[in-house]
Amino acid sequence: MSEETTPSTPPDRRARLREQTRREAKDIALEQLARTGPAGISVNAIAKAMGMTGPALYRYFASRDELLTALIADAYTGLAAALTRAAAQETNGRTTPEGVPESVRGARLRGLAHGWRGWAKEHPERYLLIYGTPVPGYSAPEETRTIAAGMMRTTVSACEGLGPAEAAEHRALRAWTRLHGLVGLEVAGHFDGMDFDVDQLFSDEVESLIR
Amino acid sequence: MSEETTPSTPPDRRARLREQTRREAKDIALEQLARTGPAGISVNAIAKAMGMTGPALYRYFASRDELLTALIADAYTGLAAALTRAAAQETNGRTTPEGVPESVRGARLRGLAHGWRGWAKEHPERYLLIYGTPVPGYSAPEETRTIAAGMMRTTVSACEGLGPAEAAEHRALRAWTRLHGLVGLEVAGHFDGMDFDVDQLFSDEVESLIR
DNA sequence: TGTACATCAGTGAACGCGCGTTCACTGATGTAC
DNA sequence: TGTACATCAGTGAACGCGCGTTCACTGATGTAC
Repeated sequence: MSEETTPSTPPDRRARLREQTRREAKDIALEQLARTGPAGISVNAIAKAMGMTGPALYRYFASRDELLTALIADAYTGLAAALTRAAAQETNGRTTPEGVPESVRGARLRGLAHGWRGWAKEHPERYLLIYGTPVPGYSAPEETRTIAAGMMRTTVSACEGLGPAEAAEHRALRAWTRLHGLVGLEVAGHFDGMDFDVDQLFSDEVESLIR
Repeated sequence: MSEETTPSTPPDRRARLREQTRREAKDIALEQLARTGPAGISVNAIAKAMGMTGPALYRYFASRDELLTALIADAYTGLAAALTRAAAQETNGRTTPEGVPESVRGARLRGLAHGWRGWAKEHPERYLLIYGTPVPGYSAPEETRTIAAGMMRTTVSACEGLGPAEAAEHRALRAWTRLHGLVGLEVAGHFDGMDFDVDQLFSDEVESLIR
């Protein structure tokens, strides 16, 4: 997890190495995903990129499917973590267009929104793994459903106390669809070659959610 | 195109049959796409489903890539056509929530919006072919860029005269992202198992674009 | 500290499979006189 | 209308390839006494 806290009871050693190797494999899988698309994720190719032979990877993943599932689950936890973090620390020191200092109205939602977009742009393949074309046959392992629900709760709570008389749930749904609308198109490259200010459009959308 | 207008000069005959076969192949490819994902689109499998052998398809498509490109181009033209049609005939006889008769304010944009969602739900694979995870290596044939630009123009013109003092272009961009946000999530199945009224949310979003 | 045994990581050969694509071919359909 | 020739649609065999996965194996690492 972090530094060498204790030399740690030896039994963990191997487990830790295992986890490291799994991580490496998944990272390479993500690169492959970015370069060749979901179809191009191949056990043999990943192994080769790690400098080992194909069958070796079967010590770490039961099958190609398990690998893919792990990738998806990771993407969900990653995004969820980014959201809670972002919502918690708000938009660190930024100010609203009107000059009003943060941590007043909608600060948490603003933070969440920028966290969302930031994470998506940092990990486009991961984002598309969640919100792109669904891989047929993968009906989202229970785990992801749970995480997705958690993200929804985070969003709802970031929406609380915003509107008068309007349910936070409704606002949260709107936030979800509007954020994804912009971010999804951006990440998939649909804005490429169009000349308009994406940042500006995004800010406007975010403010539209608070107003 | 339509009925037996004339027995038509024989030279076309073959060309027409060819076009029919191409169509059939593409339709089957779309089914395969829906069932097994973009990776599952296989020349051999398509041919088999049509009752012929693999190599026969090479009379109709130079390669698997050309087939895929044709599929994408078709999707774009399909959506573009649906949009212009929908924007033109507005939302046929519907009334706004406030009971104001259509073909007044925002009727064309409302029409376009419902056309958008309608087409997407009717052809989810096609929609995801355009707006889902980009197939790496396919940097959108020039044709699609042109069609995309056309769709944008349709949207802009449906936005004209709506806001005071706000550029129609800006409104159109917002329409694009908001519509895709909702429709993209819906088509990818992210609303499954959540209980809220999608139609309602969509209507709200559409009205938000006009107001 | 040293030895004996169990656990694990990684190899290399092998499997069956479906893929995209080529090629030489047979038959049917259309064209020219 | 009949014959001779060109065009095209579709077949079947064959290619090389990379895939996921299994299996029996070697060698290193850790554990127990």
